[in-house]
Amino acid sequence: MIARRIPDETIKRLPMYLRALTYLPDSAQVNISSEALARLMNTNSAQIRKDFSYSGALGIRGIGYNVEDLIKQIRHILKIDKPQKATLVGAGKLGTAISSFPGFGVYGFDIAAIFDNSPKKIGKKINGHPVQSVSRLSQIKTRNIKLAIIAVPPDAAQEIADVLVKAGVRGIVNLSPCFLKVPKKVKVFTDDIAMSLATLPYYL
Amino acid sequence: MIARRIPDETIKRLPMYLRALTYLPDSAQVNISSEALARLMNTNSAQIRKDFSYSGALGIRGIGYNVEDLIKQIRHILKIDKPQKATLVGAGKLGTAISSFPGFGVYGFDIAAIFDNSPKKIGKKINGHPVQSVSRLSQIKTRNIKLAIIAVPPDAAQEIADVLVKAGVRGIVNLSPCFLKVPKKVKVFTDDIAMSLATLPYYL
DNA sequence: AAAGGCTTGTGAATGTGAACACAAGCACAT
DNA sequence: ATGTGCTTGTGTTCACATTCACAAGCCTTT
Repeated sequence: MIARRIPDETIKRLPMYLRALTYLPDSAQVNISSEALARLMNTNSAQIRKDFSYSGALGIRGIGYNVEDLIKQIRHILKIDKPQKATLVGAGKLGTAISSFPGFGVYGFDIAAIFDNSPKKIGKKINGHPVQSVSRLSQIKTRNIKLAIIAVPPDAAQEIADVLVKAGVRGIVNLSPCFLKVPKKVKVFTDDIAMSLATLPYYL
Repeated sequence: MIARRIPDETIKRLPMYLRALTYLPDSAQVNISSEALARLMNTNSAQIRKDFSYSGALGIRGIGYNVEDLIKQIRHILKIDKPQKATLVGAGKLGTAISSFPGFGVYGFDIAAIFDNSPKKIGKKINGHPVQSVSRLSQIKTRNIKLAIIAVPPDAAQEIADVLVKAGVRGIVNLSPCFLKVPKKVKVFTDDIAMSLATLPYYL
């Protein structure tokens, strides 16, 4: 519970710990050592201990960490201990794939609204959520949605981002291969699959 | 052309530079200064100059960098100056979305084969490529495919990775939310969209 | 041919994160 | 109670990355 500043790199790893702990091979396991967790995640135990130490002393020497406590603590730090509403903009192939992504549950996310600009898609349901016209995007302001996923073509992404910001969105995952201009208070993660692929040949 | 060791962080950024330079607002632009490029990419010019300096002196003082030369040089360093063949495993929603992704062209990638295990999908074509049975995955060895994208459910991912490695694949982009065990010589990037989203609430 | 105005390239300084290695501490067995 | 064995927590060291700031250098103009 000590309020030390947690390094950005640690924050990036917390969701990974959460995932690993949630899907432990032995689901009945009560405790886990940093060493065992490291083996599961292909990391080293020192890093894990350092990362966990930022949130206070959670482990028990000689035993390890209590899995349940650890999960709770990580969720708390990431502020995902309460369900988070997010909106998805773009119901194309990628958007549809995203909306049915099983991973969101682990992190307590709830895709609360889906938008698209294609008349063909508006009104249809995708994974239980009705697709609405982007012209109605600003309504999310009244619904207190702070997170958004942008899955539209690159030339439309900036326009969408502007509307989202105006509607009070504070965090954006941008799946479009482009750079978004947003105010400093808004956090953007751009996630371009082609880009990961592009670095691989260098290491061959 | 000086063969200095290039930092990993710089390598990660090179594809971004490539993207920015390829889609420059003014497509007729011959030269660009580090300052102008920084504004486009929301970075700072010092970093750009440092990054470019690792590949030798490319710029002209007082003028900036020649866009065309820069693109060539970055492609050369990343070893994507010749088209790279890649295979996609998993023709579900995400796989289908990926295969039609426009971004790959910029980096000279060619999705040379698609595999899936669903009888419904095998034989059908996705974006011009026939979907083949995963049982035939090992054939990629004879086709000299060194890169792969894994877009299958998490419980099948490790198995696929094993086959890929055995078939000579050396670089993998893993879109499945799981940790893959591979030999050291194989490079894996795991790209979990939910994970980017999970770090956002912390910064709200 | 010299001056002026930009922009690069890069040492040096600073900041940040990873790895090491071991003392401290807990649980369990005796 | 005491000892043993295992694992945490962390001070320290080392490695890597970013930022600063300015001399060096090229082009254009006069």
